[in-house]
Amino acid sequence: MRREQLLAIAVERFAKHGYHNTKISDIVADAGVAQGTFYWYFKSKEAIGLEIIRSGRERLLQVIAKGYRSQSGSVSEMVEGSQRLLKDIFQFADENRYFMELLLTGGEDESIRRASKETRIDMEEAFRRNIERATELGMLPGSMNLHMRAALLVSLIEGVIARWLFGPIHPNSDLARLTAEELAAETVRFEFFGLLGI
Amino acid sequence: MRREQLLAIAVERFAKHGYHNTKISDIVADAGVAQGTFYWYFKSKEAIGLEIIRSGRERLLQVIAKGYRSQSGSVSEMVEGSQRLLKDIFQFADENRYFMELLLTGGEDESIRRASKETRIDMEEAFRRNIERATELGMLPGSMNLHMRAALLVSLIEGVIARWLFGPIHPNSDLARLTAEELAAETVRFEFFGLLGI
Amino acid sequence: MRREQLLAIAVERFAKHGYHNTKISDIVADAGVAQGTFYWYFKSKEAIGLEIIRSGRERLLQVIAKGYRSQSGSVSEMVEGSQRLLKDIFQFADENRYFMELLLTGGEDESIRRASKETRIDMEEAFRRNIERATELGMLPGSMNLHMRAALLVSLIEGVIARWLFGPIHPNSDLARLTAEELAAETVRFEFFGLLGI
Amino acid sequence: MRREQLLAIAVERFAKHGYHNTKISDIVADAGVAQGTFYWYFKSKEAIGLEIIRSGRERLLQVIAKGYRSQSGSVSEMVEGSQRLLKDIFQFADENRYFMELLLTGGEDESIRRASKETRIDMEEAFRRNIERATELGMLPGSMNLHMRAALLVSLIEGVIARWLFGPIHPNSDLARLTAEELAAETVRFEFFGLLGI
DNA sequence: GATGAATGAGTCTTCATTCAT
DNA sequence: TATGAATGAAGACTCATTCAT
Repeated sequence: MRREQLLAIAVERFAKHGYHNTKISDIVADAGVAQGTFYWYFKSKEAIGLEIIRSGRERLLQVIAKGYRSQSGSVSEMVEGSQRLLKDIFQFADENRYFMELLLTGGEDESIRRASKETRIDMEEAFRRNIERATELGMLPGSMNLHMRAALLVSLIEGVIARWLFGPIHPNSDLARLTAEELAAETVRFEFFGLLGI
Repeated sequence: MRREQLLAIAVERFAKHGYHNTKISDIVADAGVAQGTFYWYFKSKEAIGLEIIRSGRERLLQVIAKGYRSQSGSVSEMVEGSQRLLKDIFQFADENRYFMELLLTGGEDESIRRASKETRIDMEEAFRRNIERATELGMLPGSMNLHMRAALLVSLIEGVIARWLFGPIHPNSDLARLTAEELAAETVRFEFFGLLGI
Repeated sequence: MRREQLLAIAVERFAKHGYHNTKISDIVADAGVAQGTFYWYFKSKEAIGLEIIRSGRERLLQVIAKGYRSQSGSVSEMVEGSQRLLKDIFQFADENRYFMELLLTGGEDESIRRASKETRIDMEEAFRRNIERATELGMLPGSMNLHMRAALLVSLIEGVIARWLFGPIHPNSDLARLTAEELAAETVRFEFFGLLGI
Repeated sequence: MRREQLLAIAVERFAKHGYHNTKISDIVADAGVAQGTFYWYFKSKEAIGLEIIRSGRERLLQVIAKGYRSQSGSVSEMVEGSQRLLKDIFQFADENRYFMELLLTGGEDESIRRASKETRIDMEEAFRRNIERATELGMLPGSMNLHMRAALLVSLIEGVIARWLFGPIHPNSDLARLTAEELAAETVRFEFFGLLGI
């Protein structure tokens, strides 16, 4: 309970103000407990940071795992499947925006930077396998290299999430007002057909 | 001279170790000057950070400005034009990798965070105008909203640069070994045709 | 306790060596605590300076308030009353010599300078009201302006305290050896009758 | 020329902002010369401070010396003489207000503090001799001790100057608007006759 | 006489962490 | 479990002074 409370406060502050700009004294003040109490639940500031990444990573990878392609299908089935997966990811990001912000923009502390990086590599790897499977099933052309495709796709996803949830975003843009579902639709369209697509 | 030297050392350290993990004493030690010398050239640590962003922003926007679409043309001309622009941007990123890293992943200090954000918004805006022009000229379909397109495109560019120059990147990926030109070709292909494209 | 200890050490050092010549490290070394401990009790060096003035001011004004003239009386009663008041003030000054020195000669920091000034204005104002009352009661002639009288009187008091407790004083003078009572007697004589007086 | 300019700027800044709050860089900036130039004219910051006190002291003591009592006379002659002397001192103070402020309230640096103190002791000693002479000539009663009288008199003078030229002063007071002559008249009246006097 | 870049010791302040209660 | 006083290493910034030109 208390532990979860501290975690929640910490992610939010880390995301909003950055790791170094967040003092343990801020966290405990928000939680209404004494400074020492923090150290009953966490070994150190670094530890709480890693804990945040670790627990978020697990949940994020679970969401992605659920969307894995297993069987062949038509193009429209593939598009639908992708759209469902992206919607789930965007929903997860929305519900865990502070974790997501930390994951995508954080990493002031070396070990947290590393943990974030690993999580993002895992995510990219999951998408690579997904694309690989689809290519093997003949649903995607084999002309582009897999890593490149995965990198481009994850760039798209990460960039869209970042702009959707915590900028940078052009003031006139209505991107931030889209639902997860709408965002997924637009993203998937671009993913499969590019700027020239339908 | 001295000033440029300090700037160069600072960007590199800010990018490699982060803003907060970089001490003024590190910078001056690298430069072989006394601590006070730093303050002869810069008002504060924050000031040198902002200066780095400011000067990089100018040069980056210049590169983008050069690639502006002005006249109508065939699809392949458009693709070629985009490829040239991306290549220029990637080359700039390669030659200014520390600035780029700071721009894309940095921002521990509030004011630097803000300055980075503004620069990235400017970049997105530049691309939006470019897409807008191409749409008006009938070179791109008008079915997707402009801001969304620009966001997706810049996500692609930023994500690719980040993976190309400073990870996160899958260990088996050969992305990091591509030239700016090759990277531009792959990216442009995805940009216009998506995963299903040629 | 700790707080009071730090305050006591600080006043003494501020008075003896000046505000700027007193380092926080001096204060904590005297108190036998770590540097950080100082900042547990006080926000900053300036804050402890203001606190010293603030608390001394309250006590000083209380002493003066006690000596307020309320009823009419003979000249000798008035002289006696004045003498009692001055004795109290001198005793207070003696017991709070470091505060007094800071009040009368200190003020290197702008905000402390201002706080000291205000306290001294308050003191002068208190005396002005006292003289005003005595004039209304017909105990003092109305020929001299009130502010001038108060200024002269407080000049006398401040100057005498400064010389009595912390010089400048002529080496042959025995002023420093007088008791608060004797000093009050001499001062009051001058106050009422001047150099030509009895 | 340049030397005098630097001295004038230094005195003003020392008086207005305090010794420690005045940086050499402030002084040279005001004078429009380079930092190094200062050190061509003065050995150090302390040196210019001492120089200021030294030169002011000489001129101040000269003014006082001119007012020395030499011959016997009536009470009104004595009052007139005193008034002339005070007027001269007040005029000097007015023309040298920054020096005066430094002399009366300054002294953050140990050696400057000492030099100021000595000057003020000299001033007091001069007045003591003056009173002593008047007492010997039978112009003043012998009932009060000399040092005390001198201390009280100089307290009056210093306090009045301080309030006249640079506060602390009650906002409603018109003391600051008096001329040197008027101020001398009021002060002398109090000096000789006290609050009860004519 | 004058410049201004360079120096570096000195100081305030911060903040993660510890520990007796 | 919880407290909060205490710690002390670390780091940004200041500024009088020097010196080559």
